[in-house]
Amino acid sequence: MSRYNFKENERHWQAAWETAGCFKATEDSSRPKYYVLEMFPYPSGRIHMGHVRNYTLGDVVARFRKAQGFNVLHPMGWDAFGLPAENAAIENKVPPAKWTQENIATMRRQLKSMGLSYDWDRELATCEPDYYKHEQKMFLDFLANGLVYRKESWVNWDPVENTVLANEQVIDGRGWRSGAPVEKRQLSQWFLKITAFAQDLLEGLDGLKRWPERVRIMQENWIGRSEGARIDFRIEGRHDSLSVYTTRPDTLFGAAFCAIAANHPLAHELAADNSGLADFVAECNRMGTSEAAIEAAEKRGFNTGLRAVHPFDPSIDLPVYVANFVLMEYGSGAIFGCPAHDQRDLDFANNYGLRVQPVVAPKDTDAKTVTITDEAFADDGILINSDFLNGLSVADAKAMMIDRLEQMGQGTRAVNYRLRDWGVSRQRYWGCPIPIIHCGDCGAVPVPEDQLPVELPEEVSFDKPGNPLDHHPTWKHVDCPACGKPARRETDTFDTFFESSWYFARFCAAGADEALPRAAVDYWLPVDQYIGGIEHAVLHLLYSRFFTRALKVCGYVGLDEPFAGLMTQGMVCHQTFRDNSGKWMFPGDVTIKGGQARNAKTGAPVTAGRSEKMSKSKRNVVDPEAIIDAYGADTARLFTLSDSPPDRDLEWTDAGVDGAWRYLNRLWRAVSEPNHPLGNAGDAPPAQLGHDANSLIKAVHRTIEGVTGDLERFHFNKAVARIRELTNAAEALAGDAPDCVYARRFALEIIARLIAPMMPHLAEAMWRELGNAPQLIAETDWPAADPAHLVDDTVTIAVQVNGKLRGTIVLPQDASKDEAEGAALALDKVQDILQGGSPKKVIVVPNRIVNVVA
RNA sequence: GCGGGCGUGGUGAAAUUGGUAAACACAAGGGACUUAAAAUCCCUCGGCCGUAGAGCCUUGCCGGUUCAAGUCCGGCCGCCCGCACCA
Repeated sequence: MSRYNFKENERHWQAAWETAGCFKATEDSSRPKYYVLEMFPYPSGRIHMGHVRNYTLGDVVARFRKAQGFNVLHPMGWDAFGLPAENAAIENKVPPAKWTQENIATMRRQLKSMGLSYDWDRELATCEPDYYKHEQKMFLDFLANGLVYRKESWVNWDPVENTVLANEQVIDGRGWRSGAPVEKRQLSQWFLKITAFAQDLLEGLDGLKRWPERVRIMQENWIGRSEGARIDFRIEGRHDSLSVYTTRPDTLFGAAFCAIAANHPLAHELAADNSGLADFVAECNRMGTSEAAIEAAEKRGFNTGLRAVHPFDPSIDLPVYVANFVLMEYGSGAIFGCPAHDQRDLDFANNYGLRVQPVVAPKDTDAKTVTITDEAFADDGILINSDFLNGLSVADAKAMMIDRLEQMGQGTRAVNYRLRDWGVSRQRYWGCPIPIIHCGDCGAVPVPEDQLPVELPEEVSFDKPGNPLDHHPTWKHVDCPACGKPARRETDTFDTFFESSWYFARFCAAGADEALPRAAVDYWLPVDQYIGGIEHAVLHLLYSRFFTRALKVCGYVGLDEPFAGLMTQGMVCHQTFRDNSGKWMFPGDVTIKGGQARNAKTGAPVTAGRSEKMSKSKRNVVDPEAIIDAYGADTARLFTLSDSPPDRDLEWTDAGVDGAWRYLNRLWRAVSEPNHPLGNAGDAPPAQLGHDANSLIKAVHRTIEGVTGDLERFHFNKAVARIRELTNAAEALAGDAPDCVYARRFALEIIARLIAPMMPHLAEAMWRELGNAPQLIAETDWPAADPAHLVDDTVTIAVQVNGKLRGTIVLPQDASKDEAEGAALALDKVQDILQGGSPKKVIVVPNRIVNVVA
């Protein structure tokens, strides 16, 4: 009994595909195109199981679509800028560029060992000037088109990474990578006007039918559209007015105060002459933004002494506070507080003894009895104590209030978004330089096009903390392109999400002189199927949608939505182990015998914990290269596909890998050492087919049909199950008669072709063993099911009595209702239950079920 | 708090529009082959009723609709994820 030699086969077939140029993509308007893309990796050093899963999923789609006749584009590249390279430089004294290039070389080799069907000619790395020079130009085009601005603003500062973070990169008040609590700092930053597309980005989600609903909802929430009103309050003794945003203009008669954010311009103005207020503002800025800090923080305010004038009832006293719970970044940074109908306002009012006047009564409640104590009433109801609004519903009252305010010129209908502009400046070295020169006279001057790219200097020092570009002795000193006087280069670099916001478009013509040649981009885009982790639901995926729109404005592309289809894959998990000192242990250092986990070397007992996402910190990782060395790429690929649906978490187990390995060898033996003869390639079908051979052939066609549907819907685990089922059926067919020989060969050839997207090397080996060399499966069309074989002559029908299964009957396909009823009633069991009586009712669903109601 | 998802054997999971629950595997147990082991092959494998049957129960829990509910509706319970002082 021989084992499949995966090492030799995988090397051989990878070379064969390369020689044949199977995966080279070229534009061809005569064929439908299909662009499959997996989120490109950061070259961190080595691939992990998450990569293996991601790229296997993409490869199945790519190979399947290619076999179906699509002109497939399936590229791979490197998201190569980022902080880890700088950290490596600091720790190991390796230049970031060298570190990155070495990692890319390792990971490229690892990916190639997986047998992925990439067009490697299109490989790109975002840290190459040939790549980032184009985005410097894009940035300048955005600037020229009013999509970029520079602003001094309060920003999220990550004290560990020593850089600014975008709002999307702050998770629960902490840096998305460092995990350090984010601080507020005031800095001059470049912003991309993503908010200009807020409504368009929101509406565009409706068209993304092949995106997971979950992701669409997350983006919808992130954009956070709300409808309400902007209301201007006159302030006693001042000429300017205070503009507030509210979603509840209906509650205006219940107003008890106005409050502004600590960073509101009015607060700064007043704080200049008021040290108490200045202290309060400073305290607010120190306050943490994490969930815990917010929950612990009391609703506090500082009474400015100003009075706002109620637009309809001057007798309502509205003191103006600076309050710690009002955000400058949302709405206008100012609110009116209605304590009866907003919990925060109520907490605040209770702290400061402000009036609590209910203006909305719950339906079916006597208006006189409505009292508010500790819990604000925020639901729908009927307006009370509100002059011209009394008796209206909340919705009607909102509309009427806004109409009245507009008539008076004291307010307008307003839509507000939670989304804020994307700050792209990062105070780091290993990123794309922002192509701007700061001149004392001319301000921020774009680097002239003929001086692009602004390349990163290679000789930099990481001895000092902070940005090496800023410390560089010469790099930043240049003359102003406008006036020629000494000036200073921008030393910030782009957020690395800038690079990943357009790489998918660059793949259409990687290496071209032009950034995005329109013919190629128009042919290949949008990406038909994008595959990656859910963690980018509102990061990369939102930025890319915006970026594509901005590129369209500048004439680079002709479409809005870059990704027509999206699949988000689940995590790869593994059991965790700790030794008796509580230290995490690698699975490879643990053996399990008789249910007891032990240290493989010392034999000391080990505590087995729950399964969690593979992570270096918990050491519950399995190195893909070790698996590929021991079992081959096909086994690893099959295992990641066969146990769980792609969007669910995958539990990595040694037993599961063994199972995949056993199946692979079983298939190999089925063609290399068959128990029964298999005939020769191209043998004509026998004139007569016996029953067994015929039913195997039918099963083959059913499997083709089923697997094709499964792959189209990404039900890869089901596709594998079906192919295994067919394998079982093929092996069960004994007999050396010509019809059996023919049916077995037919089944095995189809199995090889159906399994090829999952286990491409084995499939080629089987195909050759079956005598089909030199043809490659990679260049063979997807098998088609013959509809004539999909219907059976007979069908098994379930027979129920009162909804409980009592037996089955076998009838000709499409037998009449009467036939089915007669056959069902004739069953002994049915007769026993009826005991000679006649049924009350018989329901017949043709070809499916008969239910006898006794 | 708001939004979304999930709950099926010992485990991962299947179950087109409501129509034979548990396909396909993993693990476990038993057997064959073997001097032995590995590999391979075969059998059993949701639960209960002592053996047994036209048996009963079973898709988180309770109820409803229906000839028929894992699937639809209402109400609970539990777990997971996203957002969160967003006015």
